[in-house]
Amino acid sequence: MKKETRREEIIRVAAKLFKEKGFSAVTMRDLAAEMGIKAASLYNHINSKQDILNDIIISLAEAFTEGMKLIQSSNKNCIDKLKQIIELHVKLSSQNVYGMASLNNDWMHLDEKLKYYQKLRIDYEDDFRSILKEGIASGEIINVKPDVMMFSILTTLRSLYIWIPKKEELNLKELSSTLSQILITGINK
Amino acid sequence: MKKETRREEIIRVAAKLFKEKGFSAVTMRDLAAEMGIKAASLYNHINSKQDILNDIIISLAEAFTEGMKLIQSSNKNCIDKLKQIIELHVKLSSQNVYGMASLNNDWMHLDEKLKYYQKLRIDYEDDFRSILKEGIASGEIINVKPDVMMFSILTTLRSLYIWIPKKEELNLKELSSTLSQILITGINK
DNA sequence: TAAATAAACTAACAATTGTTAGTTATAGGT
DNA sequence: ACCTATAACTAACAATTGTTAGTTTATTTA
Repeated sequence: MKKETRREEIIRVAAKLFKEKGFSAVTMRDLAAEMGIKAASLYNHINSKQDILNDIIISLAEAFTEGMKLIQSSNKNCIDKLKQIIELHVKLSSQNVYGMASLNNDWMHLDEKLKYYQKLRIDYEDDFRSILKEGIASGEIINVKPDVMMFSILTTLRSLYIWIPKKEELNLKELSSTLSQILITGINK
Repeated sequence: MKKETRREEIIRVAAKLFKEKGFSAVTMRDLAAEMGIKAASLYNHINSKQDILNDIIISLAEAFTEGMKLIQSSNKNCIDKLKQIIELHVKLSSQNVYGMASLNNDWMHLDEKLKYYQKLRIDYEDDFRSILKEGIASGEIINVKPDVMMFSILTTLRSLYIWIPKKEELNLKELSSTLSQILITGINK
């Protein structure tokens, strides 16, 4: 892996602060202090505070979209697709715990990228719902409102970032399969 | 029901704004504008912005604590206790959609009340975990890590506020039972 | 109607915000 | 040793922040 640029380092540290206090409560002086420099120096590397948020959120949202497209095009059955979605969330959340906090809590502070983000999210949820509906149609999944099922599963997965860092000794494979058991067995007929 | 005081009205409107943009991003001028008055006038009714947040969060947190204590002292079996917890979350979340957003996202901006809030939350989670462990011991519930189960159920319930307002025609009884089916049947042996 | 209370107002404050301009120090390649 | 690019610095800005002081208006009570 290539070395992290200064810009990437700033964005990484910013995401950490954003997770703790939220985008709006973190000042450029906070961020600079955490980097050991002065606030003005940040602007040698980034264009604006807003840009940092855009970068954090959009790159993650695109990673989720990409993952979903891959899962969708796989010829697995519905339950296996759900398991893959769970793995996707566990993987991306554990790789970027801090970014996930911004994605969940600070997306409304996007500006130019807001519309684009919202489209990605809606498309993701549509794809998710489609998988559930297929599963209901084929009899793999119990026939309860797909919206409620999606909500239940997706909010659990979206909140993984809160919880992953608390389990230091966490085995990600094991977490995925435990989650699959809990989330899916309740769905599986 | 007695008429809402001006103070209560301010807090209700504040919670709505806090849900949309988060505590830190909402200014007292925003809040005043939403109330149709000037920012300074707010201070005839409230002591500080901080106080508003304290009020919103602590009253809700105490309602959850109270609910949990009631459930705990009931002599129901474990599955029934879980169903009651689900009903508690559906009830409080639907009664106070906006407050739930602050509870979830802005608790870290509490000041004097922060420690107290954290104690309430930890106690609540401990009680929740105890119920699951009882259920495992008595064979009502599958024997997987209670922490993961609790996380999965609790994050779903804690996120209800995001989702409830989207379903206008929502029947709360029906939602509770659908959620029970989804969340519990996966746990029930 | 007079007095008292509640709730709004204007004006201003000190602190903090994101950001810019202009300058200096550091380090690597020639 | 010199040059160049990188990355830090100081100083300052205009705007916005929560909040206070003092005053006026509106409503209720006696």
